Amino acid sequence: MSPTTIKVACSNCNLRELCMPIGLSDEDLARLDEVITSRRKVRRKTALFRNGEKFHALYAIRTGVFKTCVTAEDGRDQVTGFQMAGEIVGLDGIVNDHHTCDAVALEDAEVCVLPFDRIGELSREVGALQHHLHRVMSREIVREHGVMLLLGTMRAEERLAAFLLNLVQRLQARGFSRSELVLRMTRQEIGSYLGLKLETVSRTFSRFAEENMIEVHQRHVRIVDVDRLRGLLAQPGTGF
Amino acid sequence: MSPTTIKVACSNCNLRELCMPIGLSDEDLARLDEVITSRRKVRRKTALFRNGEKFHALYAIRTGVFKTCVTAEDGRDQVTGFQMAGEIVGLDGIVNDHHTCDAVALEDAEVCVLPFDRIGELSREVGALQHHLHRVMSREIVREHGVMLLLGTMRAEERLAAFLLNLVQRLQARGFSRSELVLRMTRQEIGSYLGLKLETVSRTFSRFAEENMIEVHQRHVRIVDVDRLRGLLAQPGTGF
DNA sequence: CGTGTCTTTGATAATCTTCAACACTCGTGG
DNA sequence: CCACGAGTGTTGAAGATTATCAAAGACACG
Repeated sequence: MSPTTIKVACSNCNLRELCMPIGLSDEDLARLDEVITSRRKVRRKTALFRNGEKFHALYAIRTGVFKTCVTAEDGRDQVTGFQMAGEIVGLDGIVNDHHTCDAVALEDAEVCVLPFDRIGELSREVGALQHHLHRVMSREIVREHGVMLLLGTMRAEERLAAFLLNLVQRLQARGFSRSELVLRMTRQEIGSYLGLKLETVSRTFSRFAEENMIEVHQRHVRIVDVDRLRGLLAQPGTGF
Repeated sequence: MSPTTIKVACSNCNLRELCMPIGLSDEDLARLDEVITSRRKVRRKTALFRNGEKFHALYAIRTGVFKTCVTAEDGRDQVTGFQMAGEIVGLDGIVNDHHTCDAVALEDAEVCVLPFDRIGELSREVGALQHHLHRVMSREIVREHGVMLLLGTMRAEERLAAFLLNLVQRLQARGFSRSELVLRMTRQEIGSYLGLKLETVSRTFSRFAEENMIEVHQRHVRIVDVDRLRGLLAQPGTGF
């Protein structure tokens, strides 16, 4: 629960390019190092923050995968995203000074704590940081537009194909294979994210495997035919 | 197309409370007035900006209602939101310096042009403005979480009820009736936003009317029984 | 080595979409 | 001023997709 106060350095972090603005001077990076002074470990299935908690900081993921989910009054919940190394969580908390969703680690994880008031101060002086922060938030808005398109217009097969392709793409950007991946989330969680029931997710996996587009062994997935998967998205259509 | 360069003043705008940070000093407001120097009229069915266009500015809506929509490669599109007076559009453009969605006026409209670089500069000096900008972006993220919950977990009746209740609530905040509203968008557009076909929207309207929860005359809607509408959302459930 | 969680698969049911026909509204031009 | 037509909205019947319910299998963890 309590942040581990370890001295760490952005200037020395191998995730810098994913996480932080490129083009910060050494001097600026040094100042950033003074703001980001603690990390926090989050154990599997525990929350980094929860709906209703006071907002203090953004979190940059160092290791591990998180899910964020919102909950309706009646208890239904919706996974709004899966986040991995280099990505930022906690942006939801800014508007009302309280978090409005849960961020839960899907495996043991570690995050850098970015105290928001201090980030704000520093970004007033470091233009590149200010713009970077704006871009991070804008990117999240654009990502969610994509999810809305998925939820609003796509069918089960398209949703799952889009999900898998998005995952491998992000993993590839982190140096992992572009054809093999290990799912850190359950079928239920995938389903929640994609607006499907877990049975539908499972069936769709099976169908993809049957048609030799992927191989599935539990949470291990190998993408055998990327092109056919992609083909499920861009209908060779007359343009609707 | 070309912005109308009229001298206008935020300090004198009746939308200030919706649109701009409360708690700006008179001095700060004066500086803001120097940044926001032009308005732009947008005629019904024309775009304020389009997917792919270079990003220059955010826009604060003065009058009229807009829709924003994203388009997939295959031509399917998804309305991502309806925006009205006091709300900000264009945040999607920050991340890649290009817009990724269309903003189209549903009726003749007018917006204030907020040149983004100048807003950035000013917000470096005016802390309240900086924080306000962050809040605006965070609010949009949280709003989209709500839409994802709607698209991912709700059925047609719940979606439409949520949509209507959200609309009247925002209209009420702008001084309009809390029971009567005029829809500026077609059934098709409502359907796109809610992830439904226009026929389903129409049928659901009819069902609500049949059960005396609302009265519908074309785009005119009167909410007769708010409580029953709300009841459609919060299932009196066991709260699993 | 059992227990609980997660996953798969089948049969049935509910919801929404699709296709089709017709009604209504509003603006335009004869 | 009226008629016409395009766009919009309503409604019905049939069909498709996904959800629900149920049962059994696989795996992971203690």
